Amino acid sequence: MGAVKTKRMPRAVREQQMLDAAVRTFGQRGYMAASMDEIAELAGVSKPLVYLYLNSKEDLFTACIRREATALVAAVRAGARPGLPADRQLWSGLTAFFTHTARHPDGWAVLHLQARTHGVVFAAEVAAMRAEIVEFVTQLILAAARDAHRDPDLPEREVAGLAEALVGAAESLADWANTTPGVTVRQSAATLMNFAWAGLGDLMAGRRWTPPDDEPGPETAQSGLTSPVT
Amino acid sequence: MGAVKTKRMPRAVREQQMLDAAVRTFGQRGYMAASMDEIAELAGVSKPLVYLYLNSKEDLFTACIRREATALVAAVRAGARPGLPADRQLWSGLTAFFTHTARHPDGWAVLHLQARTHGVVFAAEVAAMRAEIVEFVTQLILAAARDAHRDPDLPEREVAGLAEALVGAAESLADWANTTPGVTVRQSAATLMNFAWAGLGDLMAGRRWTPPDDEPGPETAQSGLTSPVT
Amino acid sequence: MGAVKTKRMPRAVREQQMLDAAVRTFGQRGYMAASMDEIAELAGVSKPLVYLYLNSKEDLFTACIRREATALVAAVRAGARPGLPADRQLWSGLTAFFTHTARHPDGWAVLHLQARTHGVVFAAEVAAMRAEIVEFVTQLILAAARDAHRDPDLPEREVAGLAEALVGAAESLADWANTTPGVTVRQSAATLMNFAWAGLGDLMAGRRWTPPDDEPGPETAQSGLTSPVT
Amino acid sequence: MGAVKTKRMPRAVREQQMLDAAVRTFGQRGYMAASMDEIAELAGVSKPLVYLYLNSKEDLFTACIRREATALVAAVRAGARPGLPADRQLWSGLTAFFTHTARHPDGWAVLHLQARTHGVVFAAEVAAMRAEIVEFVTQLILAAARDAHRDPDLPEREVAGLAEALVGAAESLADWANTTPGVTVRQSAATLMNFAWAGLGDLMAGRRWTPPDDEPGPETAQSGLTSPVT
DNA sequence: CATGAATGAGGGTTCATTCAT
DNA sequence: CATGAATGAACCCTCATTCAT
Repeated sequence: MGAVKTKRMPRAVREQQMLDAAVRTFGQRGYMAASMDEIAELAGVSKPLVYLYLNSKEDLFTACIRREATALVAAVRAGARPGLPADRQLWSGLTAFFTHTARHPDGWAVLHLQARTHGVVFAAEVAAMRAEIVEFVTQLILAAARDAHRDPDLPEREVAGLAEALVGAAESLADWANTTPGVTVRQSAATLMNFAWAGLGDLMAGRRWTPPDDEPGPETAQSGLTSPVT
Repeated sequence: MGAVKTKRMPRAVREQQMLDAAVRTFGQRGYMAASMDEIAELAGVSKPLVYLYLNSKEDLFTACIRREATALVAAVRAGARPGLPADRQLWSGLTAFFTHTARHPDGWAVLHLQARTHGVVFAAEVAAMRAEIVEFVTQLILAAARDAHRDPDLPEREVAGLAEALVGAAESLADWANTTPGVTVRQSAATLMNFAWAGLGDLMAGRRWTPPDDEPGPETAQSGLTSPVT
Repeated sequence: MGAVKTKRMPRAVREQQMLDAAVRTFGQRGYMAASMDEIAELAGVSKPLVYLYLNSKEDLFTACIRREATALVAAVRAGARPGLPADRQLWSGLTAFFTHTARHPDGWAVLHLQARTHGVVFAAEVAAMRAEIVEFVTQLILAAARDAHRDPDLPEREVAGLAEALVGAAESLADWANTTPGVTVRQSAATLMNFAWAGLGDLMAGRRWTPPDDEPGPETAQSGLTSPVT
Repeated sequence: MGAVKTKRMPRAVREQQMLDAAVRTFGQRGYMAASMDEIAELAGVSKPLVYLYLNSKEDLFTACIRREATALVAAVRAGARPGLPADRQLWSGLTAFFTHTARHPDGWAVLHLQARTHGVVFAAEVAAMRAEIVEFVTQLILAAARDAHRDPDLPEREVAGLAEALVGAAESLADWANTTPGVTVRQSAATLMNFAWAGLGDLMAGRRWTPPDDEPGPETAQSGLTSPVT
């Protein structure tokens, strides 16, 4: 198994092969369970060559994270074209996101599962990428508010929290779609848009769901599903 | 550190001590980095006894997952009392969830981070628990629809997706709250309720955000935040 | 080969076996060329046990140095009994030294060759032992001066230099005796006594060999072998 | 750093550059810790060329030993000019020896430390050179005896031992001088001459320090510093 | 049951050494 | 000859796991 053993390739090519193998192995086995032996074999090279090019397991993992993070951000940015209205941009950004994570499940596992579980150094690496996406979504939300000519009193802090929640929900859905068979990209994106867009609209309109007092006891709460809307 | 070394305890108690130590070690060090030596020492027990009671590292980890999963589900179920209206049930269920994950960060790390990153066997174990919670939320959504006397055309698949998204968002928020200092349980729950409830209400009212055709091309869509309502 | 594989020995015994094997291997192969595998096999144990008891190759080497250094100093001290006159004490100290180094050639190689060639940490370890012996010899020289009622103007600094030279010569002779077949302990000791004792006496009497001017050119120097004596 | 990269040099020159780099690296890092990569880089040469010219690490090391040994012997021989009386010849030989070792510390480290600590093959190489120097010193001692017209009963074996001791002491002093700052060549040579010359003179005059019987027991020996003379 | 003794198996890392270009 | 690509063979170290007492 593994790539066909072709000899004497230029360094750049070999490095990509190694990163391919590493992402796959790290994504499936996990960072610690992945052995450099397995990665080297899967890449069709000897272990010393992996070390010659990528120095150490940590560096190799970091290189994987960087490559996958860059690719993911690029995919999302390429998906959401700036000319469109905000909701359409969000839609196509989500579509691109789900498409990319579905096409690169190991890369996504490396970013979302492995990198966050094995040391702050790696976690920081993905946190940087995530922050970029969150910022992107934040701008989208603000743009949507401008589009709707409604900018009542949404403090920047709250917008950031909403973007966090949206991104978090998207990440969870990506995991779910990757694990559950038969879920299409459009379904995931549509679910999330439906789930989130109205909530955003309500918030911007100043309508909120008010939590009850802390330990309410038996009271006749009459809040229904339609209550926040009206 | 570690439990005080007391002799001759009944097996059930000893096992709980071991699981306590294991959950803590697995949660903090990670599955692979946790050593049986450390767990045994933290439990105040000799290593052979750990093997006598729990067979292997894998079995020990599985036992940890099962115990923590059961506890989490129980906490959520206990939180949401059946008599209340659906949104209040969801609110108290979320509150219970965030409270539990905040009080048992190592258990939560075991379930949400470690179990999903180290082999399908463990992942399946948490998937079962998660399915239980998702089903619980699904029933809540359906009950909410009944409460509102509006059950137009919500296909089961879509409800499942919504429940997934809600649970996923809750999980993300739990992680975020566990990592970010100064975030209270009420804040997390309120953020999520605000974010989600309106979307759910809109969906049940038949209002949805309609995705564009697949490769949209340059079209002059002027949908703003209110557009999905129309 | 190696020790007969006896199982379940108390730790102290096993440790000595390991140190025996380590001293032998380090002495013959050298620190870097010695492999932990070989040492473990020679000791009749598995490699992990060596690590369990002695932590690392460095620690193992340090333990070897300490054990051999302590043994050597003890042997020399035991040899030179305090009641005798200084020259006799020196004689028996030298005899003990040569006897010990001849009986433990690997230990001597560890101390004199390996420890000095592989890192300052190890070198410092033997330097401490050597300083102890040099101090011992220094005291012997001073005692000899007292015995002979001649304490003219021998500055402490010079005595230290002489002790250094004497110890250095003894070390070299030990190497030589270990490498050249047919050299007895008595021969080595006698050679060194004859070589050194008169020089010491002359120095204490204030007689020195005076070096010529720096670049003398062709001059009729008439210093013979007897000149310093007179 | 390293030699300036100049192209197309004759083989002999290239080889010397490699040997220079090798001696320096071996002397500072030690035989095993020195890597062929480092040597090649320091020599300003590609690694395959090193192998083309010098075959292997072992051969390269042997070549270093031979070159440095030859240079050292030549320096000593050149120092001691045959016309002078024996003590002056010894003096100038020692001076040359200390001068050379001080000027080529890496070469000296290779000969005296590295070659003796890494396998019998290398040790034999330096042993041959050392034998040459010892023989040279032996001849000097015999010449001195002739000069003094006193050749009583000096057995060849004993002369050899004396030469060994003298050379060994010189070697120790060279190490000491190389490690201790502020020690001049003249000081080293003077120390050794003072230390040794009287002993030699006494021996040639037939005066020796007589060792006691093997297991002496409690006897009232009152030998002081002057006793061997009597 | 608790303890100390003990190990098989494997993981990360390095290095001398060799070809093809 | 110089260079970059490539590797076989170790080496140090660790850990889950098991017995004998």
